[in-house]
Amino acid sequence: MELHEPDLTAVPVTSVLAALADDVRLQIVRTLAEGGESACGSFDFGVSKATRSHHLRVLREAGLTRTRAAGTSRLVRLRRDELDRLYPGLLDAVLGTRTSA
Amino acid sequence: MELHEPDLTAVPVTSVLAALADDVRLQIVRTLAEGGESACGSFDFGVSKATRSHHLRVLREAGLTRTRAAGTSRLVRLRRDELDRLYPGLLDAVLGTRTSA
DNA sequence: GGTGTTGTTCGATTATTGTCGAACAAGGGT
DNA sequence: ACCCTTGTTCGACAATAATCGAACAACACC
Repeated sequence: MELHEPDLTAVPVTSVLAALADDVRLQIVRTLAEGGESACGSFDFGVSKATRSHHLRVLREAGLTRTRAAGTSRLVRLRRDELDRLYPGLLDAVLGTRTSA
Repeated sequence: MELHEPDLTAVPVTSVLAALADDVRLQIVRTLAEGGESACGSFDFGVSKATRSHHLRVLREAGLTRTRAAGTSRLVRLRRDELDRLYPGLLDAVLGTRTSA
């Protein structure tokens, strides 16, 4: 299985923003920012596992997360350092906000 | 004509991000950030005026811009202060990047 | 080998969004 | 009054994207 984790500098800004511009994905990112590495299954935000898998793929392909296998699970983590380096202040600005206002 | 310029705190973060997650709109925002108040017609990024009008509406309704009439033109400006107050670092992070990499 | 758990992939469906031309509205000249 | 410029609005259409269930793959464990 190829993980397709792009070089962040090769991802258009608009793709990064689009990846963040969705409620489910933003909640995933929020969870990762607070809780660190988490299993895919731990993100239960009222969508099916197919949909969840889809959102995790969008995040990964936008360069926001990295994924590694761990037994039958997969652990996902935020690429915080890289993101902060390339877009300083972005994550802080986006995450420092209430869930949906 | 009602301008529909919402209170920024009433706009979901995802809507702000979605408004920025488009090439044409990002170019408009970039232009406004550098050039200050500009007429709608000055944004010629290869789309029809109908499309341009649409994008300016999206930006306005996401709370990113304000518009005022000036004769037959309309002048648009970034709501920079408010944006920087509510999402400190967001605009800097997003705009401090090459056009599309 | 069989069973259960965890994810991914494959259509299919639906909703959203970008795009355009054409029609319309509001102003400013002359 | 007439015309030109500047924008907006109205369908319509095409492209994207979100969502789901079902089928599949990989692994662990008994």
